[in-house]
Amino acid sequence: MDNVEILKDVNTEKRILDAARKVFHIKGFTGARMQEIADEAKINKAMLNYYYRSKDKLFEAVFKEAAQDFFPKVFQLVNSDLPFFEKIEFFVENYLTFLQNNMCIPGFIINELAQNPQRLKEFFVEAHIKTPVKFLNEINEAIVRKEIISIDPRTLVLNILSLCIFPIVAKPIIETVFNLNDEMYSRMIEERKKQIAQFVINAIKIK
Amino acid sequence: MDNVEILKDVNTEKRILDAARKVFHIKGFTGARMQEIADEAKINKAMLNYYYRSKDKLFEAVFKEAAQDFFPKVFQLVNSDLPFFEKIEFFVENYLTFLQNNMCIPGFIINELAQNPQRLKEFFVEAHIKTPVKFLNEINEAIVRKEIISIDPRTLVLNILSLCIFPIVAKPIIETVFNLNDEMYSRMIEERKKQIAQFVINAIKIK
DNA sequence: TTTGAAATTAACCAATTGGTTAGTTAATTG
DNA sequence: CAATTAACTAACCAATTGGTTAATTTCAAA
Repeated sequence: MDNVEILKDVNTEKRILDAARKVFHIKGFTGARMQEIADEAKINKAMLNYYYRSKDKLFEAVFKEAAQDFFPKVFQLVNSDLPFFEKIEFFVENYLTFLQNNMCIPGFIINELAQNPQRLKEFFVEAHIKTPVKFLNEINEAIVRKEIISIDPRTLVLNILSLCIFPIVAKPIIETVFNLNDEMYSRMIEERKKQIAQFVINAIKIK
Repeated sequence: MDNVEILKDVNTEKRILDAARKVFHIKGFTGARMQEIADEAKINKAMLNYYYRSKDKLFEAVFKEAAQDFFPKVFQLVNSDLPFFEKIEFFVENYLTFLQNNMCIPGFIINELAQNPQRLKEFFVEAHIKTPVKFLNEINEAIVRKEIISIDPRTLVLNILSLCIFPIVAKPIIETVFNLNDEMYSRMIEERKKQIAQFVINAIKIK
């Protein structure tokens, strides 16, 4: 039994979702073609509608899955039981590792939300996702303890996320501006796992 | 002569470009429709091809214009003749103001480059844009003077850009996560003009 | 006023799009 | 084994897409 045969045996519904993920993540909703997804899955195009009814429904499945990866990961990491500065280090290290393995997801989500911002609010409601109040409180407590300077907790969270996510979504820009090839870019992201946490801690720590 | 008549008098080619900019910036290349651009410009669809030959050519014009705004602005601001820390403050303040007035551009450029990374390299060549060596050198000099900690100049530049640009492209995410309306979001961006520079300087300054 | 090029329009076209359908095969079950 | 259902396919379809074209209007120069 060769590789193709093995693939043929796999659950068709999953094969479609895998193919749809690949195509939608790269091309976005409007850029993706049902035929291309079918080709990628190596099945008849009618199967897409058979299992998912419509392009919209299939996209919805892919988007939810991506959002389910992207957002809960933040909250999960941020809820680790660690001292304040170690938590920042832990978060940056692990979120960046997650992003390294899911390079397309941030750009995909950002772009699709630009077309339909409402989508995220609906997702947050049905996935029971809320503002990370606990971590925001921990920041406030660190301020009270005079471990860190006075700063709007949301600003700090946004800064950390910016430093993690932007270099991922702006990969083509970074490679061009700084004249990096893919390997040099990867090494840079790898180094940022330590750098970003240090940068942030320097910015807020009271010595 | 009423308003519509005045608009009718305006150069058709410019009217088309204005409409194309509006539509492409929001919907992207694949999402934009020639008919929608024609409607927006209030002219016959055939005029688009009459003046710009094809959707690709029209898009090219819009993209170049956006890139021409987005990148040279960085280099222009970074070449201001100011002491090191003041330059960071000046840059953040002015680049964020530019982004406030061009909210769509970063997302537009990032998304289109994800589809076709090659495009930016070609643009950099023909627009004679190069790595901002002068500013990278100034960072190195500040390190030597022991004004700031030792840091890869490219890392510092990337961090500043991340802190400025990400909150713009991730507007829908931020509004949802932190439960902000448009007005609260705008106020937050306004406050970041001071915050970001201070955050960065704290992170690198040797006291 | 005539004339000829430029600007504009409505109608049209071929290709592509997402989606359907009628019919076939494979699997399940009673 | 028969029969019912589920999985699958090829062919097709209506709508939309970017783009063309032939005819008309506008307008400045001769």
